[in-house]
This record gives sequence, structure tokens and C-alpha cells, in this order.
Amino acid sequence: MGFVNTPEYGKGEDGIMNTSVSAITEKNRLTSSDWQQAALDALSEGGLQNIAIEMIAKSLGVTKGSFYWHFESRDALIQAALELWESQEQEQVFGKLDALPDPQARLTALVALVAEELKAHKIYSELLKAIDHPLVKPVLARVSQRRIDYLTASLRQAGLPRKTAQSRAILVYASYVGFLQLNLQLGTPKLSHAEFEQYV
Amino acid sequence: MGFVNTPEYGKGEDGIMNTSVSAITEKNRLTSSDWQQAALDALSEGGLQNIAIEMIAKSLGVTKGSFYWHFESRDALIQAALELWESQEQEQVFGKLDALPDPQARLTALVALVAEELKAHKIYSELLKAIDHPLVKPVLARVSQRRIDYLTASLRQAGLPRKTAQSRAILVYASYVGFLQLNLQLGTPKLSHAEFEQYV
DNA sequence: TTGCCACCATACGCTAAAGTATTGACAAGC
DNA sequence: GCTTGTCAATACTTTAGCGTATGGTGGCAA
Repeated sequence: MGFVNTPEYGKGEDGIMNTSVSAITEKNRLTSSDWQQAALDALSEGGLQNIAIEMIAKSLGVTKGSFYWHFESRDALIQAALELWESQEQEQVFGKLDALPDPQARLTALVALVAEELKAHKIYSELLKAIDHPLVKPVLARVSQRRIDYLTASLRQAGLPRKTAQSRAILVYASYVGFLQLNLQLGTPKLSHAEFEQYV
Repeated sequence: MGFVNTPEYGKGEDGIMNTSVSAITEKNRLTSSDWQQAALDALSEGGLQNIAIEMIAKSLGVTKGSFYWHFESRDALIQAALELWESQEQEQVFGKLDALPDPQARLTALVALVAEELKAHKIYSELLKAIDHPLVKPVLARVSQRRIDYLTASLRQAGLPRKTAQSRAILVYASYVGFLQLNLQLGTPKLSHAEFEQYV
């Protein structure tokens, strides 16, 4: 019930041809993956409510007649997009970090990830805002937990005792989430991540 | 006030009668303040999009015919509710803290505020999620900045040098915001605020 | 009593967005 | 060349929610 279609402020307006990767397979015919990727693009720019099939269709150069061939419903698209995101983030973040053997270097690299890769953070931020949605919640819970666990493990490898590492990991991650909101949305901070590293 | 004969428009079944304060001034006639308070209640439980006038009207036992006498539009209600919230939070939070002369004690009390007063935090959290809304953004920016400034001042009074106090204040506040999301929405943490105080 | 005003109900219009039904186009295999 | 399967366009229905128009009622003042 009351979640789906509230005509809120979001409104991607007209096209805004995305700056995204958008391979879109060149030829006019689309695949469901294209829709998923487009949904993530829309999500990153306007939140969950911006995953509106007619808008996305427009940005893909088709109509929703196409959409309902590839997907059962909007929820199905959201679910598929979230799955895509989850797998993508797993290989991106963890793949990158696992390459580094030194735990100290890993932490530094992890912090560095906050600065770049803006889009991924936008998506995560928007998902946080939509955490009430039943499809979003479990995904976000998994991803967050995985990241915190990873942080904890890295801190332990860096020499911290178990309990301390756990608390520290949660604290650091909470800071990250907080910065995401304050930094990304408001212009609030000016706090560099140099500060951040001092706590590690 | 025909109590009986109104022909039971719309199944009034699943009301979710609010657990809120709701003084509602006893007599059936409402004031605009009642609407503002009800809007904040709705906000805290379902986000900005849950400020839906027909729903709130139902929870107040009237119809929207009443609403549009008190307010010009939904946006007007939102704005008024936000003003109410801003003034309320100012006297609540700062009023409480200013009573304490010792800056150290103030910080402890501030941290303690995170635990109790759940509803206020819910509202703040929901507003964070709706930060894209043009009416929300400036209010939230003001409130957040004010809190960070207050934190900074307290930290300075506690002996920290200027720059350090600023950075620390932002970091602490970001942590607070992060905890709000993780703690309130997911079941993630178990980190007590005892940890928190160690950083102060 | 009369009449006005504050507050509210009812009925309606309008729009955005989801979802459905039907038809069309085009490429590949038979 | 004909059929079939895949992808898409068009037109439609439905629902939620904002906003409007208008009329109703109870209390209070003159």
C-alpha cells in the first residue's frame, strides 16, 4: 500500500540523459539488464521513488510497453536492480580491497573509496533513505553487515583485540553513513578523511 | 455535528490509531496547531510522504474539508510543521543542556539524549531521508549546523583547541547521524554509548 | 430570534503513475 | 515466403492523493 506512487518532489523532469555507463547494447532492442542498470541510475539521482517505469522508459528511448515484457511489475524491477547492485558492489569493493595484502593499506584504501566512486555512494545513500521499503531493507542489512564484518576483520588483523575491533568498526561505519548524509546532501562538513585515519 | 447518521464513508477499519500525545483540545473543533502536531506524528512514523492530508484528517476524526480551512496547501502544512518542530527541538535540546553549567556534564547529557526521546530522533531521521525536499533542506541545515556549533563550543570549553574541536564535533555528529540510520532502522549495532564517550 | 462566522462534510475534478490488453514490427528458422 | 517468437507502441483502466466548490451546522453577538 502506501509507498509506491506518491507524487513527491523527486520528479526527474525531462530526459536528463544519464551520465552513466549505459552500454545499452547499441541496437534498439533492450535486455532486462539494461532496465536494471537504468533503474540504478534513476535511483542514484532521485531516490527509490524515481524508479518510475515511464520515466526510465523515456530515458531508454522506449515506452512502458517494453518494460512489461521484461518485468512483471515495478517491484520486480526494483528487486532485480537491487540484486544487480548487491553483486556489483561486492565485487567492486571487496574485489579491490582483497587485492591488497597489508591490512593497514586496506583500511587506507577503504577510506579512500569514500572520496571517489561517487555514484556508488549515492546509491547507497538513497537506499538508506528508502530503508523502510520491504525490498530494500534486507539487502541493505546484508550489505551493511558485510561491510562492518569486513571492517572488523581488518581491524583485528591490524592488531586490535576482538571487542575493541567490533566497536570500532561499527563506530567507523556509522561515521561513514553519517558523512554520507551530511556531506552529500548538505554542504556541511569540510572534514577531510585525514582526520578519519587517525582513528584507525 | 450529526454523530449518528453519516453513512459510513470508506471502511474505517485499519485505523492505526496513533499512540501519540495528541491533546487535540478535547472539543471536536481543531486548530492549525493540531494539524501541525499530527503532521509531525505522521512524519515520525512514515516519513514525509506520510504527511498525507486525507490520512491525517482521518486520524484526527475529520475530513480534508477541515484541512483546507486551516491551510492553503500540503506544502503550507509541511512548512508550518517544520517550524513547529524547529522551535520545539530548540527549546527541548538546548534548554535542557544549557541548564548544566559543566561542559563535561553537558556532553554526557547530550549523548544520553540519543537513547531516550525516541520520537524526536525518528523525526530527525525521517527529515534526513527527505532532505531533497526544498522545504526540508534549509530547516535541516540550520538545525544540524546549530547542533554542530553547540558541540564545537562545548568541546572547546572542555579544553580542546579550536580546529580539533571543530573536526571532532563534525565527526561525533556524523556518528550520531549514522547510528540513527543503522540503529533505528536496521537492528545492526549493539554498541553502547559508553564507547561514544571515550572519544570525548 | 436572527444572522453571521468559524469550522467541517460532501462531492467533484485533475494528475501522475501502475498495470492491462491489444496490436504491430522485424528477424530467424522452417 | 510463412510462421513464430521477441520486443515494443498505443490506448485503455485504475488508484491515490491534491486541490476546489459549495453547502451545512452550531455557537455567539446584536
